[in-house]
Amino acid sequence: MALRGYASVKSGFSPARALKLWHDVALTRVRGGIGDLTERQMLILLTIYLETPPHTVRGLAAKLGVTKPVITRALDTMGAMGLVTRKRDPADKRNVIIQRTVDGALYVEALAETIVKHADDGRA
Amino acid sequence: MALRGYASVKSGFSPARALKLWHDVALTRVRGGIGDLTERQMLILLTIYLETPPHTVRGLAAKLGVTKPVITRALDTMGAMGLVTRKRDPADKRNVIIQRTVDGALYVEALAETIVKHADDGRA
DNA sequence: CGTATTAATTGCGGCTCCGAAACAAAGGGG
DNA sequence: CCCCTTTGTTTCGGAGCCGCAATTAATACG
Repeated sequence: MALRGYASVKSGFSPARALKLWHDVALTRVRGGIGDLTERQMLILLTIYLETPPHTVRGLAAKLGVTKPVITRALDTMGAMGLVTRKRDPADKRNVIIQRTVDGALYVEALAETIVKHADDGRA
Repeated sequence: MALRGYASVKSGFSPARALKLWHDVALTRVRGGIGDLTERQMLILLTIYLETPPHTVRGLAAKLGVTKPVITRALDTMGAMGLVTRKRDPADKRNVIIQRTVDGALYVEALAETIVKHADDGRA
């Protein structure tokens, strides 16, 4: 089979191609000076934009396995960048609801495009 | 045909799946406490392990679009982690040759496995 | 009511990173 | 041999993130 067990299994994604994808996307982001977000912050942002609302500080902290201050400060930073917004829950004013923004959606969409584009590279 | 333009084109990689992949990998790394490397550092490490040697500080800085101190410091950090090694070029002692290590190879390999594993998730 | 519990934020000390510039070491040319 | 260029490192000042612990605000409950 000469395929070494990859490329024909499920995803057609060999380790070598996976690493090249990671490298290419990182290169695009670093060269573009878009690398402002920590891996944690990126994780938080993606969770907000991928999973179904509502999102709270407590919920995100538990789901991602980090402490609450990490979430709070990440929201500060990303809020200043315009990527997310905070709102107090009217029902229970202790809770903070994290909301998406247009700029945040654009940011996430741009990341997705970068990934897809490089995932196609070197493909037939 | 009902595939919405994706999934059958080149990579079978829709934007949604690309984002989920990024999210899942980041989650694995953050939860595992392996998120020690900056995006820049990760880029440097992958370049060292993917592109053909020899690698120099100057070469990496030019290729990745960052300043030389960034490379020097990243090598300090990753050197302390045992992921790379430095050696002076015997031919031209101004140059520093960056070399791979067993631990570095294992680290990169583990990342590749994580990516491939999550790329397969949700796949048929 | 008054106290305990829960949610989120903030203060503090420590660590790392960054960019620009200064610095040391090595090579090349006249 | 001296000077200029190249390579990499270090210094300096500034900024950000982290974890832990204390704090503020709101709710639940006896």
